[in-house]
Amino acid sequence: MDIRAFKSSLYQKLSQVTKALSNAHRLEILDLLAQGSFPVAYIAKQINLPVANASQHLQVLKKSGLVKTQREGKYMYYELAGQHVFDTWCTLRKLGFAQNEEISNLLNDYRNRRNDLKTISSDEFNEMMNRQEIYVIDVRPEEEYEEGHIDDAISCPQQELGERINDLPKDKEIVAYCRGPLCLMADEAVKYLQKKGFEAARLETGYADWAAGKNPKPKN
Amino acid sequence: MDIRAFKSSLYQKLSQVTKALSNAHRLEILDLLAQGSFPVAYIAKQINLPVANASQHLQVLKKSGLVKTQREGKYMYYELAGQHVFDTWCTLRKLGFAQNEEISNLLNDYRNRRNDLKTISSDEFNEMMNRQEIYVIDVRPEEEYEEGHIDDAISCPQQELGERINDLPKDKEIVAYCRGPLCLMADEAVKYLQKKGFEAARLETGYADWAAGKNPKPKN
DNA sequence: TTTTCATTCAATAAATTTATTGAATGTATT
DNA sequence: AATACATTCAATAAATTTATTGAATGAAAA
Repeated sequence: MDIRAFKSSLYQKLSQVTKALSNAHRLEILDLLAQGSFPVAYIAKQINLPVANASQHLQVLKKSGLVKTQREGKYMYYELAGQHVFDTWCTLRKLGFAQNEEISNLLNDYRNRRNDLKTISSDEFNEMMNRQEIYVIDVRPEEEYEEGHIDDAISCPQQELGERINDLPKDKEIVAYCRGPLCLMADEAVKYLQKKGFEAARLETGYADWAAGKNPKPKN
Repeated sequence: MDIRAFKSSLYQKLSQVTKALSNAHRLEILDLLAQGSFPVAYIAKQINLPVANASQHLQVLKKSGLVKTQREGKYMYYELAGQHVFDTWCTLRKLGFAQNEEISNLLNDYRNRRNDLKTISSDEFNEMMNRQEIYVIDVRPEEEYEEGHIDDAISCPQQELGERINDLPKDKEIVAYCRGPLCLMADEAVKYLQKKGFEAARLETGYADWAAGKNPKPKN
């Protein structure tokens, strides 16, 4: 094989990985798997895709080595292949935000058009946590809370917020968090809580980023 | 617009960037543009593609904001849109190496099948440079050398090594470098020099990485 | 002004990716 | 053993991406 053909084959192989990252649904899957390990049906439901279709996308991700699987009974759990996959996803997410102003604009518009949602940075959050000034709620679906959550946070899925509203304190600021920067559940929750007269704010960072900072060495 | 549709559109926008990264030729173009700013015809020649085809790929990269252009007379110069694009490319390259063992294996096979090519790390290199123990040659095409090169390196394109061999010292170790980890020009050069009785080694890192380390703040 | 050259555009064919559907497989439960 | 359920497979249609070709554009040189 001549050098030119050899070089081409190297880039070809590299592109097998980038191709796996080139689909919107698959990016959304990766973003979801940053929350933990889930069966196909759950993933399909969350990203709003027929199960067969989701399964195919998951297999593309698996073939490229970005996710791995673990069978438990009749369920097949998919998870990120490692910390480096999450890191890559973060890099791409950041790149996307930088390149495509539309993305940041869409998000900002969305957030500002609603009430001015107070946002709390990680640092502020940690301090407030230490001083026990805040009541932290995890507004993601319970399945994700169970996969891992911020210490001392209470599970309070956005969907069920109405039913649980009586459990929440009126004398403490409530801080809600969700999956991450592309997730709007915390925004919706804060908006709702504010309307109901609670003092509420959104944690700037989502669970995935919090966990990545918290656990410098991944388990796998 | 409901939340679901809004979320989908966010990932859709993100995937516009990752789609631009999902083609082998475009990855090769980015890797080349990490060396500097070049006109379409040069890029096309280096990656062995018809000019019209290269132009189209370049436009895809431009539309996604990964590269930018500058016209000079009848030439259109393409360059990376910024340091962050190079950083992303490095991340993806690293991911590719990690995910796809084949890539590292192919490269290692290629290098080992030839003579054992001595490789020098960046740190060793800097020390040897300070002590003036080595003669550094840049074996990339001259156009790339002119776009920027390691201090004190002499341009000595791999293609022309045969003609220039009498200019090279026999009493000093010769260290060759090229574009980066996916480039084989330094390997070829070292192999050739060793055959001709020179003491030669390959710099582990290529120009792009050296420049990235050297210039913490990019110009643009 | 005409010619030359680099690049882009436009149209089409070829190749690849994605979505859809229903059947097949594998595991647990009855 | 039969049934239920989660997932995967397989086939096909639809959509998108890529390659190819030759013409069009834009800038410099003759």
